[in-house]
Amino acid sequence: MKNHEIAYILYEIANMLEIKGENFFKIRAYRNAAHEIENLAIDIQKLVNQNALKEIDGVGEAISGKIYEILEKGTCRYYEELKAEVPRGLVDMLKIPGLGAKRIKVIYDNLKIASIEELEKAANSKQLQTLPGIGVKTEQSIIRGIQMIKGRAGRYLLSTALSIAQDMVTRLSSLPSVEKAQIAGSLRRKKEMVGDIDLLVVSNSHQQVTESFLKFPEIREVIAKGSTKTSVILELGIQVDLRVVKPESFSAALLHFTGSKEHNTKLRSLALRKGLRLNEYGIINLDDGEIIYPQSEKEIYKELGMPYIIPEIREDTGEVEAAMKDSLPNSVNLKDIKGDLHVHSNWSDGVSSIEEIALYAKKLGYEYIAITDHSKSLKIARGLDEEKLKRQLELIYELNKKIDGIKILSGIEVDILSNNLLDFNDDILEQLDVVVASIHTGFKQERDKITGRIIRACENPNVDIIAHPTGRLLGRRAPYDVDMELVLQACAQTNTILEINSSPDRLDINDKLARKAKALGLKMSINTDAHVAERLNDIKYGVWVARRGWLEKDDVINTLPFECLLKELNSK
DNA sequence: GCCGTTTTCGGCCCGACTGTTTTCAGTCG
Repeated sequence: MKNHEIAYILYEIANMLEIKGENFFKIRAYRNAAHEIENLAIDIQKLVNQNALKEIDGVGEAISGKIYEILEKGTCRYYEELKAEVPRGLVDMLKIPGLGAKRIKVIYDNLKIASIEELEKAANSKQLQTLPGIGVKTEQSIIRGIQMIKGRAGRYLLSTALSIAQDMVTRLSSLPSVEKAQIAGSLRRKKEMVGDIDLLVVSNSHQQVTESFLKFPEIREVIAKGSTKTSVILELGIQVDLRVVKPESFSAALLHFTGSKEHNTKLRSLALRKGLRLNEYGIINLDDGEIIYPQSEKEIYKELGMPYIIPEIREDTGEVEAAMKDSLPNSVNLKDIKGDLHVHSNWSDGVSSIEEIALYAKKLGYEYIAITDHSKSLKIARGLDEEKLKRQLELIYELNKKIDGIKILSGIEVDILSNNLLDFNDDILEQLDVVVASIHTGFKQERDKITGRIIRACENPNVDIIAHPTGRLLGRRAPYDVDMELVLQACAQTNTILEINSSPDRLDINDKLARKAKALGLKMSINTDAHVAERLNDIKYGVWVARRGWLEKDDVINTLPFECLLKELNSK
């Protein structure tokens, strides 16, 4: 039983208790415990073996008992009893935006509606508006909510949301009544997919700002409009929340709207213990009622007794505790990156010539760049055969003599074939500076088979890096069925580097795996997999993944200067 | 249900907006 499976059961218990109308704090206790377990760095079974379950924050007598039971039997009695009592459909209904546990219960108690389908029918036939506390508008909002989850709209690539948000920030900033406009929310935390765009605006005249904002042509629908907060849906379907605050509240508001909710909650309970109330306007001293308007987020953290925490790790996965012990990671930065080790040229399916790529990399301030075109079996990408690769090596040799200020490394993205073998023999691979190995075929194979293919590749002494290890495409293709725990172990044993692929629709490995890999002492390489020179700029997405994964400069090999990098690559 | 550098009992983050209400509950982030 894995951590996330236990967390799931605890979340489900919380959901069912909520529908039953149980004590709010009891519900929260289950959610807290689930969140902690979900983000545990180690296998929960290990804690059980050490009899240390209760050392997990939020796990006490009752919940630890249930965890023991779940580990032993796969489930627990309390969970089964709740499932028998609360229809599954009611829990599903919690996913409908605008509809919560209280109203779900009213609907169920009065009309015995226990599925989203029945709910939609009842709403369309105007039955819901007859119930206490539900009127025409709520009924309409339930219909909209159901349509929204059916359309699966709601998650957007970071890159997509970021460009929309940046454009809006530019236009908001140019309004005369606006002092400052900034991106907040999960977008500022650089989550790989975001559900909405949070924008924070500093102004003394919120009404003017709101009026101008609502005239933006891409707005399809206004969901909420108050004196400080406006929510809209754009034509693209993405929701934008605009919050307007006065200048003195900017820093408190930025912290509040950057979140995450869990991070904020933890900070506020901490504040309370110090006799302070933290909200989006400032810090209030509960003794004398005096309000402090902090000048920066850093000042707020300082007030709470800890150093600044970067937005990327504000997820309540241990960052507050680490900050209080002054053991936060010294997070890797974009400027630490000295080269890119996975790039395609026009020799295979890329667009730019090797020279163009090298010059572009030089312009970015890189020390080195690796050319890693596809290997021969990947026909669709015009993969290189031995002969063509040999000619490419000669060209790279010539270009290195011709171009100053950047080193071009020879390389290949060698296919891990369906039959376990690599697409080139070792006598070819050992001639190259960088060998990146990856899977492009046989995605549907069974777990053991795919995992075995990757582990076999790790065991090859010529393979330096495993590229896009899980093969996922965000929002389009699930990862292939691979046991990443075993892959991480294999990398650790064979001194193989894992890639953090920076392509915005890959981000593979993700932040959580990166953090696990670091815990095992693995090295990672942040690469773009660019197919045109300009896309070398995508490296920032990979750096954000690394930062979210608590990585430091030393965890990332392409922060090394050229000579050290070569030594590292040759050390396997 | 959990927790304690005031506490083993009595707290538990905070505020905005909407809709259905005659003063507030539900939902959200």
